[in-house]
Order: sequence, then C-alpha cells, then structure tokens
Amino acid sequence: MMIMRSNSAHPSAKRATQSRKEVTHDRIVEVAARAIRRSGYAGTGVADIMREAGLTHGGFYAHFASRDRLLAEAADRAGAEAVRLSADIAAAAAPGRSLQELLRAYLSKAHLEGVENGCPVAALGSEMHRQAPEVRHAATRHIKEMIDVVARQLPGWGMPGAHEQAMFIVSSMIGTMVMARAVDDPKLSKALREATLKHFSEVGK
Amino acid sequence: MMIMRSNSAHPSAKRATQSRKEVTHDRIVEVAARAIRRSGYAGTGVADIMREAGLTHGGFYAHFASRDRLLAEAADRAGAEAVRLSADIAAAAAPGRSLQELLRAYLSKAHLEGVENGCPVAALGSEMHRQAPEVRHAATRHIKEMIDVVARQLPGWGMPGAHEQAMFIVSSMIGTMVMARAVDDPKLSKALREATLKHFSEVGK
DNA sequence: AATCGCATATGATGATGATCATGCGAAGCA
DNA sequence: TGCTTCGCATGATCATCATCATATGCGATT
Repeated sequence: MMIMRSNSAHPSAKRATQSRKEVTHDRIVEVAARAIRRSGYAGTGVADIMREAGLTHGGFYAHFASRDRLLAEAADRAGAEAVRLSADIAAAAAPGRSLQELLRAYLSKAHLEGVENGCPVAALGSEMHRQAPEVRHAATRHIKEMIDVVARQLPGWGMPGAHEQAMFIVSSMIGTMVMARAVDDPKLSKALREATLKHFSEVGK
Repeated sequence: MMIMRSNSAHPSAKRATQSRKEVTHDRIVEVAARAIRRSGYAGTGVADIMREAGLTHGGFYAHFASRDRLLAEAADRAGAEAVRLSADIAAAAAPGRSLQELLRAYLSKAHLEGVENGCPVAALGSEMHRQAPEVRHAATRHIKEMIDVVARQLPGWGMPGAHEQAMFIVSSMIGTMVMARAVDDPKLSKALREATLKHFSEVGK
C-alpha cells in the first residue's frame, strides 16, 4: 500500500484516492510536460504553466520547491509516457513487425507536428545538458529504457551487439526527428524521415 | 590608456578596407555564434553577448535591427563554419577514408565537450523550430550543404540513393551527438558514440 | 449553520531582459 | 589644430520572471 503522508495530525480523510492538492499537482505537471516540449525548458515560465493549468502563479510554491523541481517532474513524466507509448506500439504490432511499426510511428508526420505530445528527447535534447542534475537524471533513465524497448524488438535480442544496435537505432530516430523539425523545407523534412525509414526497412524480427 | 582595439586581433583581411564598425559587428557575431551554442537561443541575452565582446549593451542596436537579426547572423556563421570544417576534414583524409575521418571527428570526445565550437544543429536542433524564419532558413541551407559534403564521400556518389544515404548518415550523426550530450552517464555517452561509429565502420569509399 | 484549515489568489519584490534616447570622446577631414 | 562625424557608453523604460508573504474563500467537519 501507500505510506501515510498526512499533513496534519488530524485524520483528514486519507485514502487511496488523491487529495485535492495531489490532483492539482498532477495537473500542473501534466501541463508542464507539454509546455516544455512546446516551448523548451528556457521558454517555459512558471506563470505560463499555472495559467494553462487554470491557476494563478502564486500558488506554485505550495506545490513545488522550485521551478527546477517542476521541470524535473515534468521531464520524468514526459519520458515515461514516451517509453510506455513506444512499448505499446511495439506490443500491438504483428509478430516480426514491431520495430517497423515503432519506426513508422516515430517518424510519422503526426509525430513531427505533435511536438508537445511527442518524444521529449527530440523536443528538448539539445537543451538537456544545461539542465539541473535531477532533470538530466530522469532523462537518462528513460533513454536507457527506450534503448531496451528497441533492443527487445530486434531479432538477436540478448545476443551480443543487440544493445549496441538498439543504441544506434535510437540515436538515428532522434536525430532524424530533430532534423526534420529543424528545417523549414517540408520536402527535405519528409525526405529525411523517409531516408531513415528506408535504411531500417529490413531490420526487424 | 584606453583600450585600443584595432583589427589586429583578427587579421580577417577579407576586405582590406573593413571599417571599424564592420570589425566590431563581426566580432559580435562571432561571440554570438559561440554563445548560442553554449547557452541556447533562449538562454542568450543581448547584454551577455555584448559584454563578452567587450562592449556594453547600449550600442547593440547600432549594429543589429533586433536580437533576432543577430541570432540569424550568428546561426549562419556557425553553420558555415561547421560545414567548412567538415569539408576540410574530409579533404585532408587519406583516399577512401574521408567518411571515416569525418565520423570519427564528429563523434569524438573533443566535439562532445566542445559544444560552443561544434555543430550548431547538435547544439541547437531542438530549439530550431521556434526560431525566426531567417534563422531557420540559414540553418536549412547549411544542413543541405552538410548532406552534400557527406554524399560526396560516399562510394556511390552521384548514383541514385547516395543522397538518401547521406541524409541518413547526417541524421544519425546529429542524433548520436544530441543523445551523448543529453545523458549524464559518461559510459552511456561513450557507448552511444561508439555504436554509431561501429555501424558505419564499413561505409566509405 | 457555524467554524476552521487548507488550497489557491492577490500583490509585492528584486532581478533581468529587450529596446531606445541621448551624450561623449576619438578618428579623420579641413 | 580645430571641427565634424560616427561609434560606443550611460542610463532609462517597460515588460517579464522567479520567488515569497499574506489574504481569502471553499469544503469538509462539527
């Protein structure tokens, strides 16, 4: 079960259900997880997030010790969501097609245009090395998870080299999406995604 | 007494007759080109740049119509430098080894640690889609040039598919560097770079 | 229905940011 | 040598930002 973390000596109806504060906290994190992908770490202000969550800026520090703490929670959530989504896509694919489906989804136009709900590494990768240790740590953890997810879709899963190959695939996926979003030429953007898709078209189970 | 700054600092004798203002303008752009890679577009302020260039913030608008205009010039310069450096490395390599040397240099520890003088796409990629049109345009141009540089090192240069392959290679290079910089685990960082290096170890002329 | 505690709002503070108006001092011309 | 022009500095303005102190009002408990 859960540890009782009561903020008062009196039993103020603690139960498995979330308290009001927890619900709000959660909503702020969810909004922030989208905001950072849309506007970047540096471009996301406390007031923006609170406003988007339907609150005002003042209450923020009742929920988070600092802006960085929120960013860490938001990055963590975004990463966890991305890994879970990838695993789901792979799990739902026909046997032997999981890596292909994963790549197709990742390099899709929908993902290209849906930054705020997409891969946080593609959305925030080049800002990462400037972030607070907690943020980088969460990111690193999810990156490792993502590599594992990909590795499990490889024919030689468990064999030496599979992990290495998975690292390469993930690097390529992310680089392709970063580039495809960076350029202002839609044709080039599409060509970049298709080139990567084509390169991996034979890899799979 | 007064700090004499003449054009002797940088013997950039492109035009023998560079006015004082042009020299200063150039210096600001050069500083900015490093600053944006180090601190990101959003993290680079006008005052920071001017201070680093040995000036005060006030004179800025005598040189640039806006902050965005400077960022565009800085991005353009960083991109041009990166492409030129890559082409130089390839040109200096032993015959048939140019792509290998290029990859080795790009994925080196030196580049990993030298953000401010390195590839601007790896340093700024995920911030790019939010930038002013001029900035994105300059970036796109240099990305195309970079793809061409890589394509020319391929065995099947000119044959159908070479350009496609070059796009894939560039995407992978950039993605690998973004990831290697993002993670806070040096072992993983190194493993990512080596995985990509290994994957391309047979490609070349 | 009255009360009370907690979650959130209001508002303040000090820092920093982009932009601009204006003054000063040095470089070059007469 | 004195004058003019131009490049840069000083300093101000207005906006935004993170953070915090304090007020308020809702909802649950009595």
